[in-house]
Amino acid sequence: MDEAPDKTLLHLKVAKVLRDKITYGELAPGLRLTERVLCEELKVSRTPLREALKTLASEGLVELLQNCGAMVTPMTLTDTTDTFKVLSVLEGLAGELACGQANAADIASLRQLHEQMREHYVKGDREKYFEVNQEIHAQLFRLAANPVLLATRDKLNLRLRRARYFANIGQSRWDRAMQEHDQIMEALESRNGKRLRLLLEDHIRNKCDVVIAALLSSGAVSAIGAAGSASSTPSRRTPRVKSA
Amino acid sequence: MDEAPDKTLLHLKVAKVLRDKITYGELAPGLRLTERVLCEELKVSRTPLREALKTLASEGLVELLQNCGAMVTPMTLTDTTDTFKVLSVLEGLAGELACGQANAADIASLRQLHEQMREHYVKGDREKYFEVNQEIHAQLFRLAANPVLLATRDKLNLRLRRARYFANIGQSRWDRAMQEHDQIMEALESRNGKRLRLLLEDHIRNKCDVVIAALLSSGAVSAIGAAGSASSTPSRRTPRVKSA
DNA sequence: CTGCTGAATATTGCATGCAAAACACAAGCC
DNA sequence: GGCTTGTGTTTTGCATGCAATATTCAGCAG
Repeated sequence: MDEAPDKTLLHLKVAKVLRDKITYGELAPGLRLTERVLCEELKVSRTPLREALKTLASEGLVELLQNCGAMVTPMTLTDTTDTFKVLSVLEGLAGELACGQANAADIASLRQLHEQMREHYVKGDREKYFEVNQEIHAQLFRLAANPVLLATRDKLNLRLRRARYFANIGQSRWDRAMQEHDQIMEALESRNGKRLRLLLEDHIRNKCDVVIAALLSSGAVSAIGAAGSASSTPSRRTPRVKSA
Repeated sequence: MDEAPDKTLLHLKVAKVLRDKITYGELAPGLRLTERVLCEELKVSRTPLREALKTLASEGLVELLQNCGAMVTPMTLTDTTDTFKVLSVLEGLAGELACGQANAADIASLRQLHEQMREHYVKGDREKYFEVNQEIHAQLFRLAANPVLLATRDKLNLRLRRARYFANIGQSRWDRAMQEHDQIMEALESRNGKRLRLLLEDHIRNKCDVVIAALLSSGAVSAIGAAGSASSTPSRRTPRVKSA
């Protein structure tokens, strides 16, 4: 009897699908999106698709042009570094707040995750390491107990997912990242908020450098107009943005 | 012939109107919004109104409930302080970046604004002071030359506009704020990024305290369910948020 | 009198239709 | 030959219609 016929709102599902497609490069940066095509591809009407596009636009994954439809936001170096800069101070704030808010159990739980991550590191399991790593950072933000901070971070992280997907970490950086995480845990356990903040800011800054280097070497980032490489969209001439 | 018949998109106009109505209290915090009523009031169809509501939701001014319409986000103390905390680190980052990016002319221009603000302060012109003050902070963010940072700040500021509107500054705080701005200018002119960052963070933190105090004394903030005080919306029983 | 059940109402979510604006291409003018 | 201009087509923006869901309120049992 319980055949829960997909309760989730349609425009949310559409948004999720498009988000993933953009993150994983199925919809190339700079590609122009036409409602009609996407409607046929996703088998939905224009109304929910439109709402989904608005959502993605507010997340910075697509850009809406007046009367000209949408475009997948190009992945530029400056945008990536800019985003990381903001993220780093958010991460720092989260750490400082978490230091003041967390109780012993919270910290112990985080330490557990940390050791778990170290095991994956020793074994060389990049995927699991990455997963637990993300979890640790997420937990830190949760401990900060500041919904606004969390929401802000989530939004920025959405924009960085694409860049992170292209950038696979190298071994030397990996060693260093693990060391940094050791220091981070120590600072948290000794309740040194100021130090934790600085450590986290540096940690994110370093991550930024790594991602940027990876993007550069992979050649995945090329300013604008990298359209036409994917999907069935005809990708006509690059639209001119009217100055008026 | 040039009777420019309002080129702006309808849903943007609607969003602006609703934003202002919420900011200035015409739509009370916690009030439930029904599409039908707003449509009739604003003389627009449901489609653009719907899009406008989505925009406002992404800005945090309204909350969308599954199949239950929208609600003006209540103005809580915790939400305000949370937002200010995030804003303070953003200001700090903006200051630090501006220190590195600005040229002499930029700083001179800012100094000019600063002196202008001081005049308003001496004369006791709160309104003009506030205006120039806002301008200075905005300029600082512009000098930081980080669009992501700017966008993030704008979004947070939108949420705080309401609280700021209710909170009118007192004289003693005013004196101190002016002193802080003196120090801020000095740090910028001496290109002391680290110091500027700390100064700005403190400055915003202090502003937060003032706003919170004002909110408390004015009684404008009362957790949730302050509906029925304005507008023609019938404001029926407070909607129950389904836990599922 | 209080709490619960159930039908009627109202409101949201989605699909579709229509007009206006933008785009693409081709013909004409300088 | 290059540029402008006119026209046909596409695409967006908005209005409306219909089905599904939530809400409201009356009736009923305890």
